[in-house]
Amino acid sequence: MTQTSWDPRRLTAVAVELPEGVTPPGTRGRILRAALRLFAEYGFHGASIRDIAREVGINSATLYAHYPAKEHVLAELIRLGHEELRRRMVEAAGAAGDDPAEQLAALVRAQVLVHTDYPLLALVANHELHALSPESAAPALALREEARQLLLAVLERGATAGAFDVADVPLTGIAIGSLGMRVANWFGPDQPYTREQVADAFVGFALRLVGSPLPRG
Amino acid sequence: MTQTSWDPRRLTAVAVELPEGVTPPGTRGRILRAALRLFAEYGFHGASIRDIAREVGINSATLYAHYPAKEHVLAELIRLGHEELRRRMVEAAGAAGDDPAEQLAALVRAQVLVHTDYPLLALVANHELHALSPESAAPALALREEARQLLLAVLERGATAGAFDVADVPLTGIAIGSLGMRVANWFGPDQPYTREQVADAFVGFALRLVGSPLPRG
DNA sequence: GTCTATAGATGGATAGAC
DNA sequence: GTCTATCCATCTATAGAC
Repeated sequence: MTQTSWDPRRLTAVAVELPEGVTPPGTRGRILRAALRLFAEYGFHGASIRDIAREVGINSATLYAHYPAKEHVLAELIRLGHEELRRRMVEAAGAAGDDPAEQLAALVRAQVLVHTDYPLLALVANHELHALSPESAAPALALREEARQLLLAVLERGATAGAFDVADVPLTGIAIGSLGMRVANWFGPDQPYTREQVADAFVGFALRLVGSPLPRG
Repeated sequence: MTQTSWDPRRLTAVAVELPEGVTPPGTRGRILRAALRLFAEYGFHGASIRDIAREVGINSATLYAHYPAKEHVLAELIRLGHEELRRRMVEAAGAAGDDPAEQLAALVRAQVLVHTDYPLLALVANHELHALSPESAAPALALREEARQLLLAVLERGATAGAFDVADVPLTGIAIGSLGMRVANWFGPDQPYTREQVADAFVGFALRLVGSPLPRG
């Protein structure tokens, strides 16, 4: 059966990974990974300080030697997630050529692969942002806005150049963004697609959305 | 500025509405609406029994004369949301003709309009399902699966009939479903589109996704 | 940095009067 | 059905020893 049904619970069978290089070393990193898994499965308010500490194997009081408050742990996770998204999309935009279709493909591929590579982080970054104070959420929102502008700029360019047939640029941007964002909710080891297959398919979807003939036949 | 930026907090300026006919009368209905607003904004674990009671204007103990536990309030909301989705999609499928493109358009329009008409309910139904026990979540999941099968059946029919150019039916179904599902996250009074404009646009997106020539031009 | 112990607040839920 | 009062578990966070 080729089902790809929705899971009532959030993903659990997914490796708890954080982007390389940016993960803090030592106990701080272990706290971050434990919190990532628990926040993804139960939500910020559904996972307690004691739950996180138990998962790390330390006392709950020890956690406060690394983070001043529970909210700071969530804030760092959400910031990391958005930084990785922005980083990859900027990189993709820079590596792509001048063709709007090629640029759009690169951006969509980057967005999808961030969600397949770090589904738990994407879940938390997208679903638990409301648990942060406006000040704590601001950095992530700024990064998200940058990524959004990258996509909108490509859509605008392609539309004015005649490469795209787009009736409404902002709405098309929302649609393309929505496609990639939900990948984190269903991508995992229990479904038959590889990360590259999903990326290829979603690039094709995005190109069809903008009315662009497929570049590879 | 025609921005449609993302909101850090979940929607608040949206009328708290439940589908007609199915909403319980009296205090029970008021509890349901209060819980809907609070669960949508703060999440199930982020809103307390006392918060809900305060919003209704009753004592927190009174709530237990109407619901045996906090989880039952959430379970009823999520069930209502999924029932409305299933009801509208079945209705749309029945009213549409035999043409696969027409059927797909009807299903997508129905899905989008459920999310524009009851964005808070859709948010809670999609984001807080993990807070329910498997038994409490089962009815909603069954309804969701029915709605999903309606969409997949149309995609299959259109693909085999040659009306659609679809490389991967399940993945295309996920993509179309993702489009409509996220409408609840951004649709509201602070953006320039009407519900009909969004529905029309997303129907167009879906038809492009399946490689179908637009029926109206 | 890590622990034990605990403060102080808040959580879901119940007892019983009216 | 609604209230007051309360039980008891759990929560975030802190104090202070090692």
